[in-house]
Amino acid sequence: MMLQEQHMAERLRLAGLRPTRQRLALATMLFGAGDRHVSAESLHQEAVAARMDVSLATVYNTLNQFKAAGLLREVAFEGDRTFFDTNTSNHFHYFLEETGSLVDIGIDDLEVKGLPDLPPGTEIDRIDIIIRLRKTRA
Amino acid sequence: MMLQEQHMAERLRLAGLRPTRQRLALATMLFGAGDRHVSAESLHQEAVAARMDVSLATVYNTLNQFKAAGLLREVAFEGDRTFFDTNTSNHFHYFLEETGSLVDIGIDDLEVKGLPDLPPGTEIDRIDIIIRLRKTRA
DNA sequence: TTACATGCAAACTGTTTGCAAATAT
DNA sequence: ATATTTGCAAACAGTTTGCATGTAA
Repeated sequence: MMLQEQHMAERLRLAGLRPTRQRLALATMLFGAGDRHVSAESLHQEAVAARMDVSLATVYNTLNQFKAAGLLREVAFEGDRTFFDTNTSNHFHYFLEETGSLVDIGIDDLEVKGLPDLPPGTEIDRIDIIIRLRKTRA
Repeated sequence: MMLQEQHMAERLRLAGLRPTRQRLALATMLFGAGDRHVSAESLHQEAVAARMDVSLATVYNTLNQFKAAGLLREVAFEGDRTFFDTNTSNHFHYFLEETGSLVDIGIDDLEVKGLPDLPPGTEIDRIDIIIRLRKTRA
């Protein structure tokens, strides 16, 4: 077992998840490199392409378990597919309409001002911002 | 035919939509009072409760036609239901997690600052902001 | 009278689930 | 040894679509 996988196994164990072959493989794909935005379908295809044997149902279940464990965040999104983000810190997104892909915006860059009073008895859980970008038309 | 319905018929005609009985009924429910946030299911139930004869498929089709005509906006949203907003002007939303409902925030109240440079060749189509509120815990 | 809209049911897509076989501890 | 996880297929929810019937212009 590679060093990275040992680390990943530890991380899963800490999250209360048994480091099974499938979960290790998916976790390595997800968290091995930089921040990623995936759908269940796209991650499954990637796994299949890498000859890792994982069923689509397991990908769904795993993504939801990772989300419940706080390893992933679901991105608020209009449309038919659910996207998961490996960056769980407070940050926002560009959505490139042309390609249908998401790009992170660091929270340091962005500031929201002038929030009106919240309804009584409520507090902010989090703020989702999606800036939809289209191609500049000539 | 009531005055309001004549006005509604005109509005539909201007949008290139024939003012049929069903479309008039739905348009009146949607645009008759203040701003609203509906799902296909909720609007259909409302119509049924008001003894207006509309099929769920027609509600879906009508909502999509209204959206295409610019009479409605779809709200970016994580989850299984699609929400439509009768307020098509630039504005944002509170999402009350407790009740699953949306509340408008006027754009005048809110300001986004420090937007980093856009990827080249792109421009902002629009900005979706959802502020998720939870009940203050005691 | 002709093109468009509706309703129904069937199709479709993304997602979840029940259960038997496989695996981690 | 025991509880958990997996894969598959079937179930499911929300949404769209084909087609015969109804309706607006």
